[in-house]
Amino acid sequence: MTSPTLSDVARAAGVSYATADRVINNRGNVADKSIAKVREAVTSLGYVRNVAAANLSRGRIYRLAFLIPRGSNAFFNRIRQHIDHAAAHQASERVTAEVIEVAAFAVEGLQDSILALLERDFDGVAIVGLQSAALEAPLAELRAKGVAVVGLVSDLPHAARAAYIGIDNIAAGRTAGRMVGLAHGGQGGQVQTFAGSLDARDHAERLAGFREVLNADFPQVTVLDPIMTKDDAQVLRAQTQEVLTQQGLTALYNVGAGNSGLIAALRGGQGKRPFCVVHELVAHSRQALMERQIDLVIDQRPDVEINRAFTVLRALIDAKDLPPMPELVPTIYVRDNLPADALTDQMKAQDK
Amino acid sequence: MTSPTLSDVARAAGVSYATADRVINNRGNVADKSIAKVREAVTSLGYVRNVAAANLSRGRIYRLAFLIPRGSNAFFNRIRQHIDHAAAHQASERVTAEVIEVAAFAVEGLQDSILALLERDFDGVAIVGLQSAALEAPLAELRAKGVAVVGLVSDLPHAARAAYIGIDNIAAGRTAGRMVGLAHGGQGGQVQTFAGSLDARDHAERLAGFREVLNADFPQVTVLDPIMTKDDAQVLRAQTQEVLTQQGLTALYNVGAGNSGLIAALRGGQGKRPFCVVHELVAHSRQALMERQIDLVIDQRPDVEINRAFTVLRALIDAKDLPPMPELVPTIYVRDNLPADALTDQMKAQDK
DNA sequence: GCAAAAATGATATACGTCTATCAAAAATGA
DNA sequence: TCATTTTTGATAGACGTATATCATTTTTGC
Repeated sequence: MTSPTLSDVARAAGVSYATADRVINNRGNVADKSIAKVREAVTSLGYVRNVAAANLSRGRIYRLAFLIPRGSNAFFNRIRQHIDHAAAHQASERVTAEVIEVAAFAVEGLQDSILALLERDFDGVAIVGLQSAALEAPLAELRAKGVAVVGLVSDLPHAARAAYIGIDNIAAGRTAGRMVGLAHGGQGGQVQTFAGSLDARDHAERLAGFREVLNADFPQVTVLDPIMTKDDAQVLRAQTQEVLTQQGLTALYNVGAGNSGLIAALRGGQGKRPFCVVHELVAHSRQALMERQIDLVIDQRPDVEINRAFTVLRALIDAKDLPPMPELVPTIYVRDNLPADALTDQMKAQDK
Repeated sequence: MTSPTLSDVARAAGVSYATADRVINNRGNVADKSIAKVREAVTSLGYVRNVAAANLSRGRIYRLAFLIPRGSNAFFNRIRQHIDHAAAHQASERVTAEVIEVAAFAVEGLQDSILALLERDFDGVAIVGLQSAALEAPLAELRAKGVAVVGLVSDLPHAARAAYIGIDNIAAGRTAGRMVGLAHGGQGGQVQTFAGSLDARDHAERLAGFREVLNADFPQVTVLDPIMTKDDAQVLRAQTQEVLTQQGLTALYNVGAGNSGLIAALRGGQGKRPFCVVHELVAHSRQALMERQIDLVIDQRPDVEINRAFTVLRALIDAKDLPPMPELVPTIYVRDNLPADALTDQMKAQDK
């Protein structure tokens, strides 16, 4: 009934514990014949290393760092909350996670923060990245030190990280496009788009995906060039108000942040409003969905992303393969399939 | 740098290891004063029990069972795959999961299977349930033995289980309704619905949610009474073919299974087809989405559900609180936000 | 102030793996 | 065959917790 130990394996293979251990942890200096015998015993007994014992013995701890843009952006606040929450629950497995705030979207700031990591003893790092060659050298140094590096939400240069944990932003834009197209029910229309900046790769990708689908599958719907907002709620509010006076506008799509401004403008509007799609489910977008100021939220499920980041980093550090995890996919929320937790998160945040 | 042990706590609290242990594992017979001292030391040192060491010492193993309907239903095949996959990856944490197949949707069969569980030594059981009072007695016996019981995908009588792991089917129906409504773009229309049987609670709930939203928010869209299909692909195929000849039909919604028949009928059709929504992303619904025979799939993410089932059962067995987990929410798939894994699962299944 | 009860301390063993050490045996090469 | 190298065996301590035992100290009630 009880599972076999390495001693059982050694006995079954007819070798000493020491030899079995040499095989299991491939320490070398073992005859091929012995290796074969041990391997055989492992499979026939169904031996699986007890990681609890192994970690205990090794004294393994996982010191993780998360590099997250500074600022009061609702989305990254949510990310930070999830990191703390996940870390608290993994403390009993000797996992610590430190959130390090970096200047938002600035290559030099990020570069400095990465260099600063070299002075610290981290085992793994998740970075909200930028596509800049300037990051390659410091990241290479980090990895040379044996630190596991993954990109989070926004990718790093490919060669510089072991994995990217985030959604495919082209797919996210395509999804938004599909929904806007469908909502036209075969009729024509005009969509006003908004973006923070097209230098932001994710914004550009979303917009490209959005256009792709509408041009190909809903040619009767015109996509207007994006209004640039710098993700500033004030700008969005003003621009939305202006745009709402236009004739023939059937939909709005904001690929970036600053939605509270967009929502405020919509709340003030009268008559039939255009079909509205935004990104990221946070307190205000959730509320706007409930109150019918907007129709759809495309969310990247930061909670799932954070869980995944922890799991991937630990797997990288242990050099083992990945356990089953939910796929990361742009998630479509309407007012009818909202998760319960965002509400409670919100209430918790208010309590503090 | 290294985390404090219980010995450290004892020293800091000025008590012996034995007393600290008595407090931590509340074994009783400890003076309030000592309890306070230990608690204080715990918080001031930030002591967290090392579960690796604890589990090792306890020799804890988790013997889990999953009661899943027998048959070659694509959805439950997918569930079974995910269970095996998850179990394989948790073997190193002394978790074993056995899938026990039961007669599909038969109360007596399920009852017998639950009684059979009593003879076995399981620590936790996840059951694809039915709402029947006849299950209450055997489940009460199971729980009296100290077995953790959760409902999976389809709930058990409330008092008989510790948790339900599955989506809210009313929300799922509402979500489908919202999407169908949106797709009409303000125009009128008629939706033909299909259901396996209204005795199946999930089917009835989905249909009710669907109606709710369309009646309230899209009154210009008429919901036709459901055609009963027994979840049989043959029936669905025939009925769909017939229905497609009707004038004025703008949408189809199947709350149940048997979608391969529906898809086959649509594939044969010509001209503009109605807007089509089905449940559960499996090989054929995925393909139909790609090939544009259908527009939307509402999925309950069985992979997430299975992960959650494992986590919840382990937490129940350990009597500790739940770690962070993604919420279960009806997920909307269009052809643009499909996850990658369904494809690879499919290919893997073909390899075998 | 005394007996009984309650609380505490000291300590030992076990869980399964990792790591290291030293001696002994077997294989290899000339 | 002998010296050298390679492989094997035996064993012991450490990781942090759980659990148990027994002796000792402190508290309680009267």
